[in-house]
Amino acid sequence: MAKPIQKKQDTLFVGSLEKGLRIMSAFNAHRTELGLTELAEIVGMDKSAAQRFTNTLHKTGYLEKDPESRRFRPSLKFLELAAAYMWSDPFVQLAMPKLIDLSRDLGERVNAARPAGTDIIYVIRIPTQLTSFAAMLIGNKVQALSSSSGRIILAHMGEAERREALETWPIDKITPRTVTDRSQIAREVEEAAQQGYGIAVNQNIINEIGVAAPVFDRIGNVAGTVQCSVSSLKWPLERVHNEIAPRLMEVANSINLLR
Amino acid sequence: MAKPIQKKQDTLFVGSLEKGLRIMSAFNAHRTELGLTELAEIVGMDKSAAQRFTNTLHKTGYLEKDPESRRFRPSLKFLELAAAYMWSDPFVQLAMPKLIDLSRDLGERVNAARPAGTDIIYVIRIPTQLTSFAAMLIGNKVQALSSSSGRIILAHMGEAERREALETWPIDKITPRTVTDRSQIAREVEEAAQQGYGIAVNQNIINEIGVAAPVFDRIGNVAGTVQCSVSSLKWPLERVHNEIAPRLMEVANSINLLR
DNA sequence: TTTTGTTGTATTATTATTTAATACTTCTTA
DNA sequence: TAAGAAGTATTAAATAATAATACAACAAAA
Repeated sequence: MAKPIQKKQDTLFVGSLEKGLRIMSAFNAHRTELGLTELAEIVGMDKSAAQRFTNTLHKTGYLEKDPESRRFRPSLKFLELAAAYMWSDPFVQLAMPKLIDLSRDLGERVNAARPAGTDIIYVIRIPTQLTSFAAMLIGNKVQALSSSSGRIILAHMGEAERREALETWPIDKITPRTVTDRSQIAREVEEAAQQGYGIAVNQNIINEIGVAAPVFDRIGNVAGTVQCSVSSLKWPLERVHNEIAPRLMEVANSINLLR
Repeated sequence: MAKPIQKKQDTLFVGSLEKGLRIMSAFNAHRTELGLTELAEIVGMDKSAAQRFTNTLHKTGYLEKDPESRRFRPSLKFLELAAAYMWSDPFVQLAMPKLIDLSRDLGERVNAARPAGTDIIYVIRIPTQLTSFAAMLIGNKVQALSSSSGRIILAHMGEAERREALETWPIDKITPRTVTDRSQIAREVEEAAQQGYGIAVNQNIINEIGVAAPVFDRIGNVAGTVQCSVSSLKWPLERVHNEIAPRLMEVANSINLLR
């Protein structure tokens, strides 16, 4: 406790910045508003440190502070950073107009996602139907193994990498129907590989079917996915395969990431 | 140059964090990818400093680095921060489902925005039609005086504050039709005050009409707006007033920010 | 109301961490 | 092929961050 576990023997590493970022990323779906002591515990700092970093983030406008409760929450500057990301991502730029068209054609929720470690992160969402708030959020993470996008991403990995992922990546049970049997998921991925698109039924929301087609970068990796989420009450699986999947593939293929 | 202009005689202020944030916010619509030297110039640091901060941001995963060009760009972590903001903002949570419904009813682009200094920032976008990329972006800023949202926000300010805003807030000419005459904008704001909603025609995109209705917080300030953007080629101004504005007001009024 | 505990704020001596100068390497382009 | 620009690595110096502690404000309980 007295000694830091291991020094970052890197003179180019600014520890203070990393700690500040840790404070920022302490906020999430379940931690929307945090007090000083609470925050200190979460990020593993003493109160003094948390105090200095929250103070700095507040002064610079990244954290709002409720004068009553003296608790902190993210400010709109968090969103400005998101816009900066969007401008920098060619996949987002290319996919956006095509997804809007697709959404109009299908009348269903259409999304784009990108791989991020063991998760996928949604980068575009075109909500047309009411669903959970999480399902409308840009920047939302979902575990890869339980999502249509994740499954088609795995399907295009190298053999070793895929095995590794199938064996070690996390699978939390999100709905009662979330598949946690890894060999079952392996079969789903295999099927995705053959079909050319991924499917996930009841994995994150019950009565929801997700379909995802891959977009490749110039070296043949899956750079992202074009995805559609529909209600299984409205869409029998048959029709999803016949009507939605081909459209998604078409759109995905039309997105060429030159660089 | 040798001496910093004024020291931050605040022992609770962590300068290193602030500098790191400056690097992050150097990225925007026009600066999507930056090299070390370039970045150093933009944020006003020497190369050494920029080197240490970019290195830290890279190691912590906030900046991607192209191994070829050695240039930096924002990573998906920027988007995760956005999701954290969304969860923390009750206005977003309440408005989201209502805007989706509204979007389906109108079949037009519906948005929500929040005031941010002399700008407004879009926090929700439901794109249904193709437009400029910027008009689909969450986190995008628009100068208040040229937007329907900004105008209805001004309309509900105190007298002194409004005058100040009308006299000093920036007005860049975005389109050839952007109104830069401040007394003209004052009239638009006056009209917004009487109607209960703001209008902006051709201000940010030509052939675009924006309409915005206010959502109030518990102390009567405009916490945000519910907004709709339509093509003036499709919607005569008359119909915007008669058909869209009332629907927006209705939705805005149904959003009650308890806290 | 008083007491007790919890959370947030302010101050300061100590020193670890950041800093900026400089030299080195790699890449670009003329 | 050479010159210039951009990125990388190293280091000595001291600034700026640290963490301990005391103080204040608030909330809950007696």
